[in-house]
Amino acid sequence: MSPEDSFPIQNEAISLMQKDAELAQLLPFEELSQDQAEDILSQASVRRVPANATYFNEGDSAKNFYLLLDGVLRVVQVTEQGEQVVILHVVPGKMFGIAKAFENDTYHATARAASEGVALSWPSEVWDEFIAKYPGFLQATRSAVGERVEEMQEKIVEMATLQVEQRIAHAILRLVRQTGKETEQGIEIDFPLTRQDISEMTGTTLHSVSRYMSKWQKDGIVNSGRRRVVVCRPQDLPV
Amino acid sequence: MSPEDSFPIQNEAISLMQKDAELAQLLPFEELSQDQAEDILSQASVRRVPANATYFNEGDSAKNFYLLLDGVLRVVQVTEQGEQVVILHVVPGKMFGIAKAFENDTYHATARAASEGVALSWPSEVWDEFIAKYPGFLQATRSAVGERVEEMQEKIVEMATLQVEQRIAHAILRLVRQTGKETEQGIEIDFPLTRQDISEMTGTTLHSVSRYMSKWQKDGIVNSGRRRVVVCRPQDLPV
DNA sequence: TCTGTAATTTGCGAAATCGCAAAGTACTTT
DNA sequence: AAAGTACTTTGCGATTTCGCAAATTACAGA
Repeated sequence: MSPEDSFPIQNEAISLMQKDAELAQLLPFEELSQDQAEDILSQASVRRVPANATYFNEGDSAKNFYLLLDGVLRVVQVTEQGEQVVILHVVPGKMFGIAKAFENDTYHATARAASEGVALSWPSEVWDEFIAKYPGFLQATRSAVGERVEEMQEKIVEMATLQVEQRIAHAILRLVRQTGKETEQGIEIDFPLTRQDISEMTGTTLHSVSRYMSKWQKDGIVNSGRRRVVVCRPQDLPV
Repeated sequence: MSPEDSFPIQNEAISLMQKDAELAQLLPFEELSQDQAEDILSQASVRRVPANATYFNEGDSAKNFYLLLDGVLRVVQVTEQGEQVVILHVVPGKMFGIAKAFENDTYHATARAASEGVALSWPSEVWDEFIAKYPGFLQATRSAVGERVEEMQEKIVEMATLQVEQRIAHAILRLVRQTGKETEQGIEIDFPLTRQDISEMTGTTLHSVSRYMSKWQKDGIVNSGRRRVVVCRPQDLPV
């Protein structure tokens, strides 16, 4: 984290959180008193990251853990050959960079902003303090880990059993569930997403993604454009 | 768990643990006093599971968590089409069935014995008690979760970027690392393992596994037989 | 408006992998 | 010893998917 893009918590973050009552529900702070919430927030910094920049990189010392307030980010790994693989996406209200929950002292993947993002961050040293002081925090970290394991498990099963077309469909449907916004034409995935991005989520090539999406476009199942995916008839995507 | 194959901890388990000093190092009990270890052990049951039987099934109420003492087990998921997918293997010294660490009240995968196994089990209710009383326990659970996430992440990257031949090689090498025993011919994977099993680990067919392993056999890289895999020259397996 | 860049589409041949079928082999049970 | 079962091997055609190339389109910046 470079010093110039991280600040002690200010009105900005508090207003961001108050702005969205629904978001506040998702925070690990839900079962806390006003005082406790203020204690936790007082130790947080706000971090704003432009699209395609990283919150941290694989191998970095795990100095902080984060809570995403706005934007979407990808957790990615890069192979020795330089191929990117998207492990999962993080949406607002979710914690990330929680190396402490894995007894790690470095991050084991890179967190890259898919769209401009805002996150709260805490120094990893307060992790154990929060666990000890706030029972809801332990529970929140467990849930975060559990969701993550669940999602990775699903992904392994999909990659092991489905063909490319179905894997692409599943990946799109997952993003629809996680970030979908209603529009007149259908449900739109709420951040810029290229064919290449989708191929990195599904272990295929951008060409194959394009071929299948063109077919779905013809069939009126999706309505996608440059860096944009709208799903009109989710139920008609293949299994 | 059926009542007839689970017993309060007896000399059997204690002797099993004392028998193998190395194993004792791996236990989450390492930093405990004799008294504390006895407290923990006194609440455990011993469970013996024959090869191909399950410790628990996906969807079961998560009544217990486990520590594997002997044998190897597979964590598997079954698709709607009945295809088995092996998520990972558990070897002696590792905890499993730790739904509590994910804030789940049911198991989200099936644990099936690859070879006859012995495990300690505790009722899930004591999880939080152990966490509170024994700091080393929290650390051990974090490490267990961290290793698991790490392994799943690796698997996702492999499935996304490698061809079938390389995926098979990686799967075999991982088992060699986890369970390999030195023999005169090379390193043997220490439990019965069929071509079908390997295909369920790598998202391919038993036929493809057989074809590649036959090739490696011809090249003297492996020496495998019925339900048996010995790797002679691990460094010559493809990437 | 023009120009350059990034993203997408599409065609076509090559390669990888599967699916089916059949035969061979090792182990178990009777 | 014989029979049965589970596991493995192998061949071959069908299918999926890739890789490369080229053309097209959308958007951003000058």
